[in-house]
Amino acid sequence: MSEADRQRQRSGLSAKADQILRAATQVFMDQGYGAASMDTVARRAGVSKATVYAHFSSKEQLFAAIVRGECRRHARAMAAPDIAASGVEDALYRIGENFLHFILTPRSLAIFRVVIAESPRFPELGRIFYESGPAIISGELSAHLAGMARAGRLDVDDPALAAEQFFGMLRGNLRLRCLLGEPADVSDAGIERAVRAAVAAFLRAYAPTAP
Amino acid sequence: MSEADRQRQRSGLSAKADQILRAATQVFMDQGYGAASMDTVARRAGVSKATVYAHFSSKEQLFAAIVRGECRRHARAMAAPDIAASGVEDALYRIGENFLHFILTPRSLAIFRVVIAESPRFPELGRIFYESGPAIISGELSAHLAGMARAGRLDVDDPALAAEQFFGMLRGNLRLRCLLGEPADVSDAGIERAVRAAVAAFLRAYAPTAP
DNA sequence: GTCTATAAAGGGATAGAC
DNA sequence: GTCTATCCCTTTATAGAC
Repeated sequence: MSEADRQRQRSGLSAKADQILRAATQVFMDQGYGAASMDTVARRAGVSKATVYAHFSSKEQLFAAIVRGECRRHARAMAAPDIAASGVEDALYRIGENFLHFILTPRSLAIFRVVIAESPRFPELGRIFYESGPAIISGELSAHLAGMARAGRLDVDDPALAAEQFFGMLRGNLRLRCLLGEPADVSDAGIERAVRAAVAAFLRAYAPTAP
Repeated sequence: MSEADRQRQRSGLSAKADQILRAATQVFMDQGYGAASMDTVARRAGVSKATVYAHFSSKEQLFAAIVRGECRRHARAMAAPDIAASGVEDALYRIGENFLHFILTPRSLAIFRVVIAESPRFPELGRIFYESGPAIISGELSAHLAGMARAGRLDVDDPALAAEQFFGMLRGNLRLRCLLGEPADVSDAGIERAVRAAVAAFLRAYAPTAP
């Protein structure tokens, strides 16, 4: 049994439903909810439209399944790298690099775009997205910062806010430029540079003052 | 002649075209490009669909006119507050408050959402948006930071990057939460708190080291 | 479950009268 | 310039055969 099969079973989908879902994900990410048609999805999946409707009762339901699937990916990718034994700077560096690499992926950008676009009409999906991505990662860093503060290795009195500041500094306008098609340096070197700068600024801002 | 008339003439639109454009702006911001129909625009503007097409040759052209108009608003709103004679902290504080208040406006959020959503299909509009908003404000702060660095009042060696970090810290997840319909404190007090925290962190990060 | 064929509705765009 | 009425196409969704 292949890894793909195991993953499919975990999500409780038949092979056909999974095949449709994969194709639909491509189409919706590529064209957006409004421009994507069920005809295109069916063609891309190599089945008829009736078969699509046999597995997903409507375009809205299909879209919801897609977003939920991508959110599970997010939640897995956001699982914190192992930083327990690391120093403060090293931990921030690894978290930052992980974060930037992930959010600047074409796939991440695509799901971000479509969730932002449709969240007024699908409020539940906006919530799911936030909870399975930004909330997790901010919460984890927040907890980590709190621990460091207790250990006297950082001078942070509002860990949740400091965590958001850190990720905000990391992002800068990078993700926005990618979303808008503006030139942006998202090479490994460019990302590393942004991470170094953010970590350095964060540490200067929150390093403990000498006693 | 009213202020609205003068503004209209400046943009080179007839009264009718302006009336249509206003209604269309509401509709497109409210429903997004795909879900908005020319029928709805016409009804909302109180004219027939043929009249809409007499002024805007297609739905795409109408959308482009809307985005361009909103971008002009952005460019005006982003005109830096007068901070020439201010101290560093006070200047950052005023810039930050201005920025957060503006980007968290329902209108700003709506145009942001629709531009992000449609920028793959309207690349030019993505560029216009970026140039008339984020690029202007980041550029202005960058220049300001460079001046402060030259004057020895800040220790910044990459002003453009520092400017993006500042705005990133300000934003945190606030705009994202608003876009996704998650609860967020966007009251004056909430914004003031975010601004204070960002300014304080930024100054700790970039205050000149004692000589 | 899967296909072909089609129903039913809506939307972009235009013709022609005024 | 503006309106009414309409064309024409696409899209969602389903009926019925296998």
